[in-house]
Amino acid sequence: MISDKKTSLTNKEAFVRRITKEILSGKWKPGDRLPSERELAAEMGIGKTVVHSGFEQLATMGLVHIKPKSGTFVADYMKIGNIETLNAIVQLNGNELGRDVVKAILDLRLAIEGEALRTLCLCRSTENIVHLRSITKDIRDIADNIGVEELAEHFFIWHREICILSGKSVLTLFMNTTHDVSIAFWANYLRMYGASFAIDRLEQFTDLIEARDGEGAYNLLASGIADYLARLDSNAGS
Amino acid sequence: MISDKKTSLTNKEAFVRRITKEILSGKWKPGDRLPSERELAAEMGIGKTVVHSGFEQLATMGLVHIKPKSGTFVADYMKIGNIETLNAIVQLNGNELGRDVVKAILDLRLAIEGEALRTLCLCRSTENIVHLRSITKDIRDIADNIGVEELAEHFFIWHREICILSGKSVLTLFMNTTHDVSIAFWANYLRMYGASFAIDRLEQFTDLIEARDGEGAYNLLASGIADYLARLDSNAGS
DNA sequence: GCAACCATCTGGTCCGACCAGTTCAATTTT
DNA sequence: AAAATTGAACTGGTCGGACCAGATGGTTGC
Repeated sequence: MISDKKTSLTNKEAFVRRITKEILSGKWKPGDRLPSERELAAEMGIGKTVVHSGFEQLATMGLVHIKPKSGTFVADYMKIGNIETLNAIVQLNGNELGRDVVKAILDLRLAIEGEALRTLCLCRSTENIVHLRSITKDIRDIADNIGVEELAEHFFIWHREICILSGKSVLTLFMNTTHDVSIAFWANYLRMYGASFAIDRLEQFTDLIEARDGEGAYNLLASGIADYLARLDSNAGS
Repeated sequence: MISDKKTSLTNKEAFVRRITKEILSGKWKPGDRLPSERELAAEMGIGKTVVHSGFEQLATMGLVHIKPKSGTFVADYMKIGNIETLNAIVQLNGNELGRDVVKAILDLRLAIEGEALRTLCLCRSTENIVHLRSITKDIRDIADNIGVEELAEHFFIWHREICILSGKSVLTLFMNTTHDVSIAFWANYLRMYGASFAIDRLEQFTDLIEARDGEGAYNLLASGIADYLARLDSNAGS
């Protein structure tokens, strides 16, 4: 479920990756007009249909803006883009996440999960607590025997469980769309803090939810995020 | 900016609308296997490429799941879909929003804007307050002379401004992706409460931000949403 | 100097052919 | 009779070339 290695790229995938890389690397800047579909198709030796389909995909990611009968332009993706843009950045850069991207992910987690925590604290049942303690124990049992990427997947699932239990399905929806980006974050986090520390925090969250302390749970999340960002900045300065 | 009337549909648009309608109406249920691309193409008298492109679009909306070389299946869109799914529902149903969709939008607004309000209360400048009062006055000045749809656009922009001023750009990103869905909501809200009441609330928000009362601003948002949902339910029962 | 014009370029749509992986029933082997 | 093998008939994925209509920008005619 985790590995999704692509050994051979299709022409369309190759095209999308190339343009994405060129835009994010700064070769093309927001407002620039990209070469025409025919031009790019001829240059890469592929069909115009493929280029067109690729541009459509880039447009849904918010990286480009298609102006019919006129041209395709690089969008101001940091302003008008959506979460797909973040996913694209992560998929391209792998584990080398820029500070801005990490900050964006954490801002989002605080908003979505913070609200989920507040809601869950208001409506949590005894079964919810038992369930959370159970999956936390599962993670602790296997933490030493699996890789950091797989462990990151479990942390993602744990936090998504908070959204599911809160009953606000739209929060879960959003968590799903941040999957790729979240995995990359958790992998970084686990490498920095270690698995034991991270799992302890899961138990602290559960305690606060059991005590129906919404503010406390929110503050634990917020302070953890602030601490992580501070460490990131101090490491960058070293 | 608001009107986006399509007088003539392309084959692809017609196909996407048809399948979307059939899925949301319940003709196809999650897990069902849809007819093959060739079958649908022949039935509608269009090219297979068009059907394929349409399925790709439906897949990005989270409505279907494409299993290569095997078939296209209806996705459990309420669980694995994303915000595009909500937009699709709104575009199909127009102003006739189901209760579940409205609830989802409001859950989302509370999470995103609630966080933006808290953040803004911590970092607001005097200029921010002046700016908010200025655009609020602008809305009040023109409220009586424009239609409810256009007014809804202004309310959307006002609330997006909260995200922008908070400095957390990812929240603005998410607000952008909810544009269509938000406009539909505000139009409903304004018809229910009237413009005057809604604009008064904008001023109350500004007062609380000026007082750096993050909890108060959050509670104003939350109570407003709860009240709206309660009115919605009581109307449904009449 | 200005307005009308038109060749050219753009993205949008569409088709029919081909590719490669999946599926499953008929066939062969054990 | 049961299990393994095969292979034909599907599936979605790719592709290039054709055509459309709107945008563009230089040229022509006034």
